[in-house]
Amino acid sequence: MASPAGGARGGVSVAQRRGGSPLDDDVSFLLARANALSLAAGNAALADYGLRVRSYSVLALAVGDARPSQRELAEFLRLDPSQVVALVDELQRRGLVRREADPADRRANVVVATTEGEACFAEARLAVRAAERELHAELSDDDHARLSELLQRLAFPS
Amino acid sequence: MASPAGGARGGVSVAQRRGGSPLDDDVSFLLARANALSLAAGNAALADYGLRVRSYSVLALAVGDARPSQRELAEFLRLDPSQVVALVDELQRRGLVRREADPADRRANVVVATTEGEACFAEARLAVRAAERELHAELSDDDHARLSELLQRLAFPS
DNA sequence: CCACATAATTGACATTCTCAATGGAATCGG
DNA sequence: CCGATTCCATTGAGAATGTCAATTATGTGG
Repeated sequence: MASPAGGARGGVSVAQRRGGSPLDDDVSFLLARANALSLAAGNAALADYGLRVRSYSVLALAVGDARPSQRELAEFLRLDPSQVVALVDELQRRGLVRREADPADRRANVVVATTEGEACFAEARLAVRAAERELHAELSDDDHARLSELLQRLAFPS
Repeated sequence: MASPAGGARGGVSVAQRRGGSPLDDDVSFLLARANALSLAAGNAALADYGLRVRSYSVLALAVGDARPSQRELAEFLRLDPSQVVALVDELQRRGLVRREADPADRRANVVVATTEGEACFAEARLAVRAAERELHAELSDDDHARLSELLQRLAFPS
């Protein structure tokens, strides 16, 4: 696959001869491509646990003491509230999270992981971390930290 | 909208109290969120030109002398070949690109921008760049260059 | 109490992702 | 040259995701 048939140019790929392509240093494009790779790897790693990146993210936030409402989950994960309904429905159906009425606001549901959900997440997390390490093998620890810091500023503009 | 009612905790958002959340320093998650923001801004900026980030990317690669085949476009943009068919169909219908038979491989179509396509891209590009600058206002030029370099390594692993 | 904003939910619809199958063309091994 | 295999573009189907409007119950401010 590294050397396609596509003869005329002697197997030189677009990526290699993208000299004047306007997408070259386009952060948006690089973001999209890196995200696509990351998403694919993540979903593959999570398949064994019956999770996808989406449901894993919800579960991750339900673990711990943040006790997010569905609206907060939607905002944090950049999802439409209606998508959160479906994700929580599914996780709840599987017994991994439960909805608790927010005592301070009876409109809101707080999403909390069950004991089983915490256990599932702990396992899944290992798989995700391993996949991520492999995907980021090119980056040193320093690079990784720098990237994380820069992305944080992009992902959570003040 | 910036200050939700969400009462009990005094307007403290999940993002602010995500102390122990396992997604905190998760590059994959940050990548997804930053990409979602970037995608939304890009599509908004391109709406005036009847383009979306997807079609804009294809057009960008069709401009210039790379002369990519559809398969190469798919690989570069991380799309399924069947998606490229639809994207090129649409751009071709609007007269922005054309398919040319690759003289070296009669199976392959090379996608090239028309004069009109080049003009449309030139305008659209300005809008995209402006939106991107605004979105990345938090980053200095150095930060931007560093981020670009790091993402390049993630997006195009060797 | 009233007018208005908000949280979760439902439903509809468009876009995107992923996969399998097909026809025409190239490549490789004999 | 021939057959087997691989590859490109295309079609079609089904799942996942994104976006939007409307509804119900609840909170907030006047």
